[in-house]
Amino acid sequence: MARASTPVTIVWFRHDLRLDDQPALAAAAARGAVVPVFIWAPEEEAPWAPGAASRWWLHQSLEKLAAGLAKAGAPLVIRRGPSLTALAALAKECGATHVAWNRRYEPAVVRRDTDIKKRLAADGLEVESFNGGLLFEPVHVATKEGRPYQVFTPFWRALLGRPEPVEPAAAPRKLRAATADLRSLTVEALDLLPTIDWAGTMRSTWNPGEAGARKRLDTFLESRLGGYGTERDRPDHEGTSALSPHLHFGEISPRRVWHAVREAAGGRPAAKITGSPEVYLRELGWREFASHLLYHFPHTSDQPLRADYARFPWANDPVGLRAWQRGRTGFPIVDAGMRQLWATGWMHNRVRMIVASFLVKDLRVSWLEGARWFWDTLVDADLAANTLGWQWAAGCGADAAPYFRVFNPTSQGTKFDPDGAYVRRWVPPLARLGAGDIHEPAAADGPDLARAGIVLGRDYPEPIVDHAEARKRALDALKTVSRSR
DNA sequence: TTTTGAGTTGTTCGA
DNA sequence: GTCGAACAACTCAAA
Repeated sequence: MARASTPVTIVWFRHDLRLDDQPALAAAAARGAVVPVFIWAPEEEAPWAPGAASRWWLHQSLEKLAAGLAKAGAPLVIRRGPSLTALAALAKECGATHVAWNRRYEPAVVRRDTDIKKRLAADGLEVESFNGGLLFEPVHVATKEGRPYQVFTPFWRALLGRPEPVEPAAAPRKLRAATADLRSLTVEALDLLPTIDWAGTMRSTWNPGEAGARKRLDTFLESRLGGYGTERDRPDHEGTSALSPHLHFGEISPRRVWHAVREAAGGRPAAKITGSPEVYLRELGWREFASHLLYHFPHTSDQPLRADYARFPWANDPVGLRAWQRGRTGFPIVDAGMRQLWATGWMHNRVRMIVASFLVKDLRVSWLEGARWFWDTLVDADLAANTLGWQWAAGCGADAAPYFRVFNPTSQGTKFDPDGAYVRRWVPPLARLGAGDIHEPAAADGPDLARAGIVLGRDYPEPIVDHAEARKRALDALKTVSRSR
């Protein structure tokens, strides 16, 4: 293939499926012609290759990205891995002089990318990588002693003490395509969609892609940011941004979100922002913290950060695990959450904590089992966030959560879903139960159950554990870990 | 090096 | 119904 007179840059799309504020794309467009490529190589991320829900999302998002790139003038090329082979072949075909991408921070990906960078450079290609996925990269945030933070609050203070993240850059108006005729797979050929179509509710819930992400953000800023501080805890309301899957796939940049929230809060520096907007910015801080932790403690996706938890006496309870996965524990708020997850690929954050606490404390099933289930079912499955969340819930992660913090699923339900609307929506058999009974149907009077058309054990399960006893067992088990230090 | 203050999201019990 | 205390001990981060 003849080399074009203008430099050609391959832009390797990964978790940055957007045109807006996309540093690798911007750099390539500024230099000359652009060959955008997506390479499907899940085996390179094993054992955390994208799960079923993530693949569904990816399919939609790739179609949107392909349309956006085609409209801008440079059609997306889709290939299969190995990534190195695909990139090297593509470079030859299109006469590329440069390869550019935005960095990812998962340990397996870092290893792979480092190797690819070296090998492509050895082939004579200029390789550049950018920060398109975080406000600040892990190597740039450290304690005064130069070590990675392991506690959120000082980490957050350190972020606020830095200059603001750079302002987001607009999408390039026009892209110049390479002259070469490049073959590409279709999105369908990647076979990302489930063979049985279980995604109906997902389709009606989500709008993957850059435009959908931007719309979510706008809606959130307009109608939810002001009340976020308290409303975010209400699974029966739409009080959260629901940006997590969009952020995970990079359909919107965290810098874009950060500065949009700042603007909506009056445009002051982040350190000066208080109230609900600060609470939301802090959540972006948690996203940063999760990446930071996984980057610096690369074993934690599979092993506890606190080494002494390696000998925690987890229960082998496939029946309990199955009941939890399918939303059949007999605890309505837990079951509602698990069924929302199954139907939509997403679960409200408050409920994630409740179901996680139930799995690891009431059932004493390992956090890794929970992490794996979430990994397969969440559309926002993100290795860093998933690891942080599960290790936090299990008490073996990067914070000093007191050992006695065991969520009571009934009181959490009455507190955060006071009318039972969330349970009614996701557990229809309980829909006719009154607010006073809906979070504890096993304690309801017989006539009330009969009026609601419920026979426990037939229409809805009896509780699979006695929470008070389970709590005692969990505390005893945790003391064992503590004493054995 | 040592010391000190502090650590996302809870529950229960008894006054 | 409301309120405060107890629930362990440990490790992190900074002084």
